[in-house]
Amino acid sequence: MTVTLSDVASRAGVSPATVSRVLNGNYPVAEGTRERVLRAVDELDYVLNGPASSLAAATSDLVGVLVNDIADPFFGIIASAVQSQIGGPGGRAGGERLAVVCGTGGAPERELTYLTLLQRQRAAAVVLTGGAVEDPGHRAAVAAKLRKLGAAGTRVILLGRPPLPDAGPGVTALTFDNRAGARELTAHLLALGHRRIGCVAGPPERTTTRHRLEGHRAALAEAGIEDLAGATAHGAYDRASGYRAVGELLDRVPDLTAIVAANDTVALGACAALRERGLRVPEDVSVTGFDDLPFSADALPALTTVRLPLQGTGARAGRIATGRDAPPAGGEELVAGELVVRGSTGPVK
Amino acid sequence: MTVTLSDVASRAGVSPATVSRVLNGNYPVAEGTRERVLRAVDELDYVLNGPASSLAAATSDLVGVLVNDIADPFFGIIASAVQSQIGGPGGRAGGERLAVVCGTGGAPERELTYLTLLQRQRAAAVVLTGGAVEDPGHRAAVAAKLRKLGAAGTRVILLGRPPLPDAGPGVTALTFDNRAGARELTAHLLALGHRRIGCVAGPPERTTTRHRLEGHRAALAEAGIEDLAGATAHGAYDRASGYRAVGELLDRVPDLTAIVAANDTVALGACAALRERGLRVPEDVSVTGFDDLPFSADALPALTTVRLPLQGTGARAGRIATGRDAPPAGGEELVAGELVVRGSTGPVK
DNA sequence: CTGTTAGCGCTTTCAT
DNA sequence: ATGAAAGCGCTAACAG
Repeated sequence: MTVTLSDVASRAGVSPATVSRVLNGNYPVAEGTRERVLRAVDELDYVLNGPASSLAAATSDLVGVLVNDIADPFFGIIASAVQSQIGGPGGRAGGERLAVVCGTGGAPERELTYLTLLQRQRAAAVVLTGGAVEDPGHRAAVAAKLRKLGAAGTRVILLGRPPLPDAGPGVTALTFDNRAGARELTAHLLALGHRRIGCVAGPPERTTTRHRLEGHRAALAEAGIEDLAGATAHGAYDRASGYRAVGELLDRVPDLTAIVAANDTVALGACAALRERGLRVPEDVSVTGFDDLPFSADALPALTTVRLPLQGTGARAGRIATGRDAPPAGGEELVAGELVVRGSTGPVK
Repeated sequence: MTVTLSDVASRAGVSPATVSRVLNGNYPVAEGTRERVLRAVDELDYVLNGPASSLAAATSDLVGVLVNDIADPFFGIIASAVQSQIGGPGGRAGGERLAVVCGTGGAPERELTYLTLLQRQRAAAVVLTGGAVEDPGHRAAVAAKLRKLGAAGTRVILLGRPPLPDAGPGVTALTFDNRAGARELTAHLLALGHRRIGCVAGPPERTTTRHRLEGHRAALAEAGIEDLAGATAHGAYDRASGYRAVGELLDRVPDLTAIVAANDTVALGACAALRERGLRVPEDVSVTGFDDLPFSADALPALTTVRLPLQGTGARAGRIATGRDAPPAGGEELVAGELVVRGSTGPVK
């Protein structure tokens, strides 16, 4: 049979209630009693029953982290940072919270399903990462779900995704300044003399895509340059998409001198495609990424990109999730990226 | 207040038990009743209480995945694959299970702590990934823990880590053939004429490190070549370690013509260090990796490495974890890697 | 096929 | 500071 709280209690010669208090540590217990209980726990090799605690306390030690894809370092770094902060003291007995990482593959309905699953688990907090899908119906559904989660005591944090006012107050949003980053990147290319710039954007329906595209166009507009017709291609946030898009773009606008890619991964695919077509980077075509993932510095040429403080922001989210950090005033914080110029961009030929 | 099973029951005009049966789907219920219940669930916007179910059923739908570091693509890919198979949205067969990803940072005590936490949650399964630490005490402690987990009905799967006989039967081990992979890599270098080969190995206390090193030396021995004194340096499985180790190695053995690195990440660090010293890869020094992570193909030169079927093995582990796949006979399976020759290796000068 | 009846193991007022 | 007792919401025999 499994050892229960009462077993520990009788062994220690106290009541179950006292054992519970010792284990949860959030209630005064005489030092002597405490030690006796702890010893009994040890001797019996007792392990608290999580589900039972959660049922009685109406909350669990689980923190949900929704990501598009765990295998993508962008999300891996964030998830890792969140997790690094949700352990430690401050939790229930044992003091550690567990991260439930859910890969949605970017599918709206999975996002909703996972949110329900997390609601079912009475998660202590939920962190939604990555750009949101801009569909009014889905948006409303997510907002409704988040409202319920919030009402049930679950902390909700949006990371790298815009605020959702109708999800209720108490929802924290840590967003990246994608617009400003993209603007800087394009401005950098313009300063190098580029005028014929192609754009390999992400999936059209995502906020991240829209914002980066807006930043790009803003820079163009500021310089009084018209965006080339047919110079934008959309695709997934992956390498294959970058590879394919370069083909499309070059077919439509053969004399491009630069390409801004949706992110680093896409940029690498683009570079590979360019090389295969006999075009050198950056001598013939400059290429930019976004995010500054670790491999970007090792690519040859190393990518010019915008560094996003993924680790720091993830850690912040983790601390807010556990109540260790207060949410930003107004429930919203815009996190800036930083232009990192490396070898993949150069003066126009 | 929150909606409970009985609320749904009375609304549908049935007993709570019937509602439970409908929701769990593993018991015959008349179609008409079923529909009425489902409608009531919908109307009341009912969400099952996970902790309560888990308490009553003495098992949860949580699957723990222990990894060194979620941010490392090696583990991210595995975690992603495991998760894709344990149900949840997209997965079929009533199995909506959640992956609890735990980053241990490679620390033995964190491994134990997480195992206890998962035991507390009555996890349905636990997947331990990555090489094991070769400390007798820790090894015994993990075995004891796993025995308890197994006894409590938790399925235990070791992925990329050697079997642990004293963890009891019923523990499945899917191990990578690190030895054979490393042997092939070194044999490949030998065939290219290299004789002065340096080795940037991983942390000395891990099984992965030892096996890869053994494979390397086996190849050397087979060719009747003596391992150079001072030609092996140990370090973490990260880029910085590869970078640093090249310095050490070259100081001790300046005329190396090839370097076998602990893995791809380390290899990239090594390449960077080599380049900075004015040495070309592969003209002056050949370099090999291990794992074949996605970025390895994009590095320039692309890495010669051993491809490990991370995705496939992770998926396999996920299916075994949920009981969808039967464990291999004998509880053990050796997964082979595949030599992938690319640009980072070439004939000796 | 469906209802009844007991708990599952813990937390938490409320007393003392 | 500690104990007693009343659930938390669900599942699983066991009947019918």
